[in-house]
Amino acid sequence: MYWGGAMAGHMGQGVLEEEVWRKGPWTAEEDRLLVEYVRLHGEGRWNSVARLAGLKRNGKSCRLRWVNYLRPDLKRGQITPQEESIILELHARWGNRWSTIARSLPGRTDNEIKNYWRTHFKKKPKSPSDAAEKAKNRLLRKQQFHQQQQQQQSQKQQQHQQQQHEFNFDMKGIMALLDDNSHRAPYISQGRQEIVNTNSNITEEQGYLDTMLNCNTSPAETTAEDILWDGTLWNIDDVHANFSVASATNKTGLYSLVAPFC
DNA sequence: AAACGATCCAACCGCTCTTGG
DNA sequence: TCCAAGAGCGGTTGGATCGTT
Repeated sequence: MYWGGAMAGHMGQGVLEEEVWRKGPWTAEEDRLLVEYVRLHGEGRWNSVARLAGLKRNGKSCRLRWVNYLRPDLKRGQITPQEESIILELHARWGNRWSTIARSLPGRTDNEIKNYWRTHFKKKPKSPSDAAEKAKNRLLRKQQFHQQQQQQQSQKQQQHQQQQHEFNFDMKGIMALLDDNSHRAPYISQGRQEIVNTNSNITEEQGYLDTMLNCNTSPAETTAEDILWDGTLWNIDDVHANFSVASATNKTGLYSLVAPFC
């Protein structure tokens, strides 16, 4: 085995030497070693992977590299409007539970979603007009991007429609997930960092959907989300105003889904 | 063309949770 | 039951790139 020497050098118990782990950007060779190892032995036991593959990287670094970058099932490219809608909705539901959100977006990593959220929704805009303007511009750019893609893939139009269908199906699945007690999590409000009593008269689902729509919700339940949503582009009124320029998929994603609950 | 700010994204850090002995 | 190691998660950082002025 080519890693035998490295293995022997590390197998002794105790601290023979202070491990000096490599840090910083991964090289192509390191990637190759990691991919090769996982291909042969599978995921897991990351501290061993680091040693057995002959990498001077600690286990955490190896796992992170694999999960966020090397995994073959990763989906590359821009977050789609559909995915954005899902992220928004699930974040409203679960807060910063990125890994949980990521499970509803196959091929996307928690890190990716987290970065996307921080970039687009975390910061408070300087003013509401700025926010509206930026939202409009961003959505326009996105729309243009997707129009280009659709033109390039005109022959795949049917497939696109299939994707729309699948998206709607996904959303049904998500809503089903929300109904599933086994997946319930405490309703964590970012602003207050407190857990709302799940035994309150208003169910979590109702609270979630009400928050989504800014309707039929008492101030007590909306405070945290108001802080969050009022500070971003995604106050539902803004959504209504700005989505006149947004893609139809976004509209269906948000409105067709939640309208029946209002 | 240069400066500056915004955005993107890979990677690290510290903490918590899980699991096995 | 306790403890240590491994694994996973969320927060944060810093460099690269892009867009605007």
